[in-house]
Amino acid sequence: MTDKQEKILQSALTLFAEYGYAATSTSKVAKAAGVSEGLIFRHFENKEGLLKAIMEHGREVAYREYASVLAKSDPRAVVQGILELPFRMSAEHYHFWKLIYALKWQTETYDHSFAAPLRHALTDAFTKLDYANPAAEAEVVITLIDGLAVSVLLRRPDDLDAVRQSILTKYEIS
Amino acid sequence: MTDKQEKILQSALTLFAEYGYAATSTSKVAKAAGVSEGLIFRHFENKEGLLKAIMEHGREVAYREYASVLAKSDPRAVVQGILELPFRMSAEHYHFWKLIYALKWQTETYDHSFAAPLRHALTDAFTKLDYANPAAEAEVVITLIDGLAVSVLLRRPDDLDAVRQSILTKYEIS
Amino acid sequence: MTDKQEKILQSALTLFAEYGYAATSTSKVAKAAGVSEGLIFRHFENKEGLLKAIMEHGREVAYREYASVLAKSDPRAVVQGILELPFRMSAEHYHFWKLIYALKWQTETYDHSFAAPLRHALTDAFTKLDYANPAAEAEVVITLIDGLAVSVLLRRPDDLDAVRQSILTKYEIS
Amino acid sequence: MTDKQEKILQSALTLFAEYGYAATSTSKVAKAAGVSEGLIFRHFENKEGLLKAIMEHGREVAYREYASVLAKSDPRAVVQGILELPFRMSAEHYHFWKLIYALKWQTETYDHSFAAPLRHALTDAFTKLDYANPAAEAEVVITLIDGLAVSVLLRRPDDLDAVRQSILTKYEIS
DNA sequence: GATGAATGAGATTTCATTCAT
DNA sequence: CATGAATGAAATCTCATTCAT
Repeated sequence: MTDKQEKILQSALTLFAEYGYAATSTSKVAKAAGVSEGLIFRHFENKEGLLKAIMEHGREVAYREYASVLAKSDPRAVVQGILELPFRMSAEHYHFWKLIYALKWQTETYDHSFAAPLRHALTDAFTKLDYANPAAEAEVVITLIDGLAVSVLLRRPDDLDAVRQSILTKYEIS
Repeated sequence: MTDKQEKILQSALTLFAEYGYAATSTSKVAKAAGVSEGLIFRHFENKEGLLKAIMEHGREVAYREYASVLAKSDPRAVVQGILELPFRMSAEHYHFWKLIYALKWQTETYDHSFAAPLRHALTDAFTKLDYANPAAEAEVVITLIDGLAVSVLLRRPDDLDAVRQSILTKYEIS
Repeated sequence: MTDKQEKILQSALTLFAEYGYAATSTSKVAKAAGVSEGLIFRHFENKEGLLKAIMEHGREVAYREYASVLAKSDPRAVVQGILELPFRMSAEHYHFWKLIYALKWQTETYDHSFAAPLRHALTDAFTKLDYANPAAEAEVVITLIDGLAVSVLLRRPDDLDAVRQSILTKYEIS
Repeated sequence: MTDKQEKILQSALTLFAEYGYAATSTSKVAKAAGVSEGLIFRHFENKEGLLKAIMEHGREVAYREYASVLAKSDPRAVVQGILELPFRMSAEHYHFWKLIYALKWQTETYDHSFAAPLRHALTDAFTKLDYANPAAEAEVVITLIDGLAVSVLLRRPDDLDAVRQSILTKYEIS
């Protein structure tokens, strides 16, 4: 992975997240990366290949972030950790998550790969916590995460902390 | 509003929702509508004008749908009605809502106009129900709605009804 | 078939024949035709579509030219008529035949469609003339035609008429 | 001439012959030769330089092949030897001759260098054999050779041997 | 109101060639 | 000698938009 290759990946991520994949031209990516347009295609074959490379890299980053949360033994801590993921999202990963959520709405088939490990851990946790329908409850948390993504990444309401408190209370955590 | 005009609007809505606004060419819209490409521009001036017309029309439909829910006097009924909106979405409006949610992620500035009446009614309702922080609670419900949109429009999990039950229970409704 | 469409076809034929299909850019075709580059793709879909349209049109012209020769009842006249085809090629069709012969060498699979009617008529004629192996003799004449195409279209030797005489003599015609 | 240099030459020859010079990119040549793209330019300066090197090498091979035929004293043997050249073409030289014949149709000016020694020998032979117009008769044989190239290199008819017989008979050989 | 030919700008992609290592 | 990153120009193709009919 050369310097310029990384620069392309970074610029593409930012622009794709900001303006959408289809609305971002490879020429804009090249300009933002300070690179000739041809280089994009030499390294990534395709505009789509560029997107795939971004996702691949992002998936690794995301899974690494999940790891610490999913490793906890206390099921309450797992639920709390997952519910707090959107709030703890670092500025560094902001663009990546924005892109993930934007793409959800634009690809033919829904990509379950990002939510799958979370759903699995949640079902486990709710089983241990004796919830009546652990799978459904896991689904509700995933739904909350999806909604929180809109809040944190797009809507940015004044009182985000009160939102967190209210949600955690519903799960009798803190 | 002529016949062909409606056909254009309908085809554009479907295609924009399915593939995204930027990724849908006016020529595809024309072909899908069975209409010459020029006609789109005679009726809507712009590709953007076409989008605006869709949104205008959709906003009316949405507000009409909201009306019956917001009119209720019982604050519990209001909260329940709003939370159930995503589940009651008709097939007819499916594409419209998919487009709304997809566009959220693609426009510079977040469009609050669709959520505003709901947020307002929710704050009212939670005030009447003596919640400690009605504005924050309203925000949580909006967040849930956003998450439910992903479930209903994209993810389509097996057990949607259990999800609804679980959510309503958290608000001590039903 | 609009005016500009014909102009594109004509310019493309000339340039493809002169410089080769691969070495001729669509932009050069557009410039030669006095037309915007986009129009080529609107009318012919592809660069390859443009080539196909040329061939289609050319095939019709060629078959029309064959018709008068193949219609003769005297088998000797048929053989003579076919052998003389290369010599009677009008300036109008010069580019087309040059393109046909150039493409022979560049496409994966040999296109028999231009020679087939001639081969058929020749086999018939040589059968009537009691040749020992009419099919092989037809093949020889086709071979001669292919060689003559090089002479007439590319090499242009001084004494073309003597070449014709010598060849006709070998078939005891004239 | 290093190993890699020969590999480049060989790969370029094959690809140029198969797909045409213009339609073959240097990158494809490099890939086929298992060599870096830069190396082509270090050894051959240009894409055109690469083509020239191929032709240079091929011309030597061709002239060596001609030599044994042209050296014969019996004029009948010379004519027969030349007419049989296309049939005796080894698999090794197949691509080279395909390239030669393909290029004929793509270069501005016809390259007489490959046919010249043959034409000369033929004129000599037909003079000795008291043909009325030896130059024209040589031209006819060259024409036959050009046609036979199409047969042998492209069309590959079933009964090539019958074709050879029929042609030799016309010159009262065998 | 409606068509469809036409355009010009720009998007994606390819390619011959250079150069630092 | 050899690699492979990098470039800039050009090639193919798409697209929003205009306009004569």
